[in-house]
Amino acid sequence: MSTPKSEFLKTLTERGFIHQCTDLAALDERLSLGPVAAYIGFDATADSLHIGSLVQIMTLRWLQKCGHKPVVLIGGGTSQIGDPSFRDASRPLLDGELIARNAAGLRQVFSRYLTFGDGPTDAVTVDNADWLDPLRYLPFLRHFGTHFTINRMLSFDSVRQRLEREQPLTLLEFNYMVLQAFDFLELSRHHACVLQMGGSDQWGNIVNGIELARRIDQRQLFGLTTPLLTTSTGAKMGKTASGAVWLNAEKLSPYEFWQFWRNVEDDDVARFLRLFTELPLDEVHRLGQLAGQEINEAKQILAMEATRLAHGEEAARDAAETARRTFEAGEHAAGLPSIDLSRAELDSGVTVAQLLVQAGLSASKSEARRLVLNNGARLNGSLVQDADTPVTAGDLTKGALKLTVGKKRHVLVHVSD
RNA sequence: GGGGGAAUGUCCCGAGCGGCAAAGGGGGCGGACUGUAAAUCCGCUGGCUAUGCCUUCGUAGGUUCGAGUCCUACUUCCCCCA
Repeated sequence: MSTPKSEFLKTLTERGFIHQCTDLAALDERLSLGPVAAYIGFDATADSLHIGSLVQIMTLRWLQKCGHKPVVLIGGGTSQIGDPSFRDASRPLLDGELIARNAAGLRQVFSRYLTFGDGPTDAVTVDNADWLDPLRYLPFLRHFGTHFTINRMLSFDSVRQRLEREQPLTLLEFNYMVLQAFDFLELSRHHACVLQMGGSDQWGNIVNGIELARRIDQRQLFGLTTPLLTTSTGAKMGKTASGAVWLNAEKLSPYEFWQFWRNVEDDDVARFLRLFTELPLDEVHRLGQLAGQEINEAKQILAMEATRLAHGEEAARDAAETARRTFEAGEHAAGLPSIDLSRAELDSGVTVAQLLVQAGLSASKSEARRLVLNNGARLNGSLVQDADTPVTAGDLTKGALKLTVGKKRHVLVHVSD
C-alpha cells in the first residue's frame, strides 16, 4: 500500500511501528472517517511495565494524538491463566490479590503516557476480569465454543512451536486465546472498539478475536501488530545491570532510566528516536546522520525525550544534570542512586566489601572481593586496593561517600546520625 | 503394555575412567582500547567468620575411606516396538 491517508497509520508507518495488519487499506479508510476506539491488552504479571511494552504504549499515545480513543485493557482475568504464546513452559499462576495490586501499578504507568477522562478521545481503562470472572462454563462453551475449531487453533505459530517440542500445553493455557478473542468481541460491543493492537507475538490471539466477531456479529474488526524489538546486536531489549528497565519510578529511578537510553548502541539510535520519542522525523533524520563522537549528542536527546515521556520534564532534566555532573565533572551528584548508613554502623567498622553488597553493587561479599581484585571498584573515585579495608569517617565528604563499580555504576552512601 | 535413552553449577547450552567446587561455550561482570557505543584482547563468574569450612549434579535411599560418576526405588522428559 502507498502512503496511508489517515494521520495515525501514516505516523505509524513512517516511524516503524507496523509489523502486520489484517487489512491496512480498510483500516486506513475507517480511521479517516472519524475517531476510532482501539485497544491493547496488558496482563498484570508485574506491578509495573517495562520497556518491552513501550512500543505498545507509544502506539496508544500516537493513537490519541491523532484524534482517536485508546482503550487500555488490564488483563485481570486473563492473568489468572497466563498467555502461552511462544512459550515453552507454562507460567506460574498468580493469585487474585497479587493481580489486583499489579493492575494498580500498571494504571499508574499509563497515566503518564495517556490522557484519561470521559471525552471522545480520552483514554479509558477496562479490566477483563469484569466480564471473564462471571462467565459460566457451559453457556460459554455453547455460545462460543462452536466458533473455534481445534484444527485452526493448533495451526497458530504461537502454540505450534510448543506442541512440536512436545512440551505440555494444558487445557487451561489453550483457552487463553479463546478468552482474548472474547475480550475483543466484548470491547467491540460495549466500547465500539474496532482495532486491537499488540506485539507480533499477539497475532494469533488477535486474529481469533476478529474471526469471532465476524462470525457472531458480522462485524469487521482490525488487528495490527508491532515488530519484536531487539538491539542491533541481536540481544533482547531492555536489560540493565540491575535488571529490567521499568517504567515506574519506584522500580527504576529516572536517572537510571535516562542512563539506559544514553548507553544504547550506535546503530539503534535512529530507530529508537523514531519509536520512543515524538521528535519530528526530519530532526530524527538529522540526529541519525551523526557519527563517531557526535552521536553522543543524539543519545543524550534520546535519553532526554524518552525520560520526559516516562517521568516528566523535571525528572528528565534532573537526570541529565546528574549524568553531566557525574561523568563530565566527576562530582558526587546528588541525583545518583543512594543508600543510607547509620553513624553507628560506620563506627562499628564497615568494610568496602560489605558496603558494595549493601549498595546493591555486588551480589555477595565474595563477588565484591573479586571485583576489587580486578580493579573494578572505586571509593570516592580512587581505586580500592583491599576489599576488607574498613570505611571510616575520613572517607566522607559532606556526610556522604561515593562507590563506583566499573565506569558507570555509581552509588552514594549517606551517613546519618 | 514392552524395550532403550536423558535430567549437571538457581541465566542458558553442555563435557564429566569412583578423588570434583566439577572441562568448554554463550550470557553477565570487571580491565585494556574508545565516545558512558560497537568490535577486539585479557581476567572473573557457588557461599562464608576464608591458606580452612559449608552447600551444589532430578528426588529418596544404598554400596564405598570417598559418589556427579556404581546399585535400588521414585518423578519428569525423549526415542523405538505394541
